[in-house]
Amino acid sequence: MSLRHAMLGLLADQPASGYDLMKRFETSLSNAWPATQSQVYGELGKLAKAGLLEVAAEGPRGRKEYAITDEGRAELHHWLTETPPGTVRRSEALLRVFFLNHLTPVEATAYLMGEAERAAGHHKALEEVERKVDWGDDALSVNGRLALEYGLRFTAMREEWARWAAEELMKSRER
Amino acid sequence: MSLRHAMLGLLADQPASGYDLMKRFETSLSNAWPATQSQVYGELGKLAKAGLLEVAAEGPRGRKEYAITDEGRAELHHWLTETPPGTVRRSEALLRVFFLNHLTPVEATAYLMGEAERAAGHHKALEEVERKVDWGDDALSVNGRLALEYGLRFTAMREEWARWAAEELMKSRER
DNA sequence: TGATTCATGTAAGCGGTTACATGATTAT
DNA sequence: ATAATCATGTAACCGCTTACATGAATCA
Repeated sequence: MSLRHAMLGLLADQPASGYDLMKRFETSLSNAWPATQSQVYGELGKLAKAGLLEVAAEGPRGRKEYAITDEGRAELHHWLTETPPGTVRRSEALLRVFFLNHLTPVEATAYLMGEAERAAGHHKALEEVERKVDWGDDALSVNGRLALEYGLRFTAMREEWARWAAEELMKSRER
Repeated sequence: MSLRHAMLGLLADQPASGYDLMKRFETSLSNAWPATQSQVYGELGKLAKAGLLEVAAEGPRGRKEYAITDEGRAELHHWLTETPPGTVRRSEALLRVFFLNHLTPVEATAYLMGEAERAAGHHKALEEVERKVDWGDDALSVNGRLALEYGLRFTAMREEWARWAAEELMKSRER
C-alpha cells in the first residue's frame, strides 16, 4: 500500500488536485513509484473517505483540491518510522541471466552488452536531469538529490556489472 | 508475463512437476522473480493448454511431470532475444527518501542507517550463499554466479549510498 | 473557432498474494 | 502410529494497467 503513502507524502507539502498529483508523480516520483491517472483518482476517493484527506477547495472544471488531515499526517509518520520498507524486488533483466545458457555465446553477450547500454542510457538521462533542475536548499531539492544520486549509483553499477558479466561468460566458454 | 518465461526457462533444463518448480524458485530465482505455489500451478495449466508445455509423465500422489515443447523453446528464445526487458522498478525504500523532510533529523538519520544495515545484512546473506553452494562449471552454476555477483554489488551499493545520504542530510541540516 | 490544457471519473482484465482444502506416500 | 514430505488444486481479494468516456476552460 505504498501508493497511498506516496500521495500522503506529496500532499503533506501542499494541497493539490488529482491532476496536480499526477504531474508531480511524473516529474519526481516516477523512478521510485510510478502511478497511473485512474489509480490516483481512485485512491484520492478512498483516502478522503478514510479521513486521511479532505476536500479543501473546489475550483473550475470540477477541480477538487485535497488537503492532508492530522490523521493523514499521523499515518504518514507512522509509515515512515514504524514500518519496515517492503523488500520484494522483481527484476526481469536479472531473471533472464539465469537462462543465458539457452542462448548462443554471441546472443548471450549481445544481451549483456545491451543491458550495459540500457543502463548507460538511463545514467545519462539522470545526469541530464541533474543539470537541468535548479537545485535549491529546500527540503524537496535535498531529498530529490539524494534519490537522484541513488539512481546514478544504481545505473553505474548495472553497467559495470553487465560488462563484467559479458567478460565472465566469454571466459567460461573458452574452457 | 515473466512468470511463464521463468517457468519455461526452468523446464528448458529438465522436466519437472509443479512441486519441483516451486523448490527451484525458492532456491535459485527467488531474488529475481519470486513466485507462489498457487501461481505456479495455475500457470502450468495455462502453458500446457497453450501447447508450450506437455505432461510428459505421471507419478505417485497425482504427480504430473511437465516437459517443454518445441513451441515452448521457441517462445523462450524469442523472449530472451527479441523482447527488451521490462524496466518498471518500484522501490518503497527509495520512495520514502522523498518524504524524509517530514521527519526530524534524528528520525531521518535513523531510517537511512537502518537501510544501510538492511543492505549489509542482505549482503552478508548472499556471501553465505556464495560460500555454501559448491559452484561447478555447469551452465546453471555460471549463470547463478553472475546473478549472485549482481546481488553482491547491488547490496554493497545500497549500503554505501545510505551511509552517504545520512551524512549529506546532516550537512544540509547544519546550514 | 478550434486546439490545447485542465480535470474527473468508470470498467475490464491481469498478475500476484493469502488462505483454504484435500489427500497420498514415505520415513521414523 | 504419526509426523513429515510430496503433491495438486481453488477462491477471494488487492493493486495496477489499459482503455474508454466526458466535458469545461483557456489560448492562439
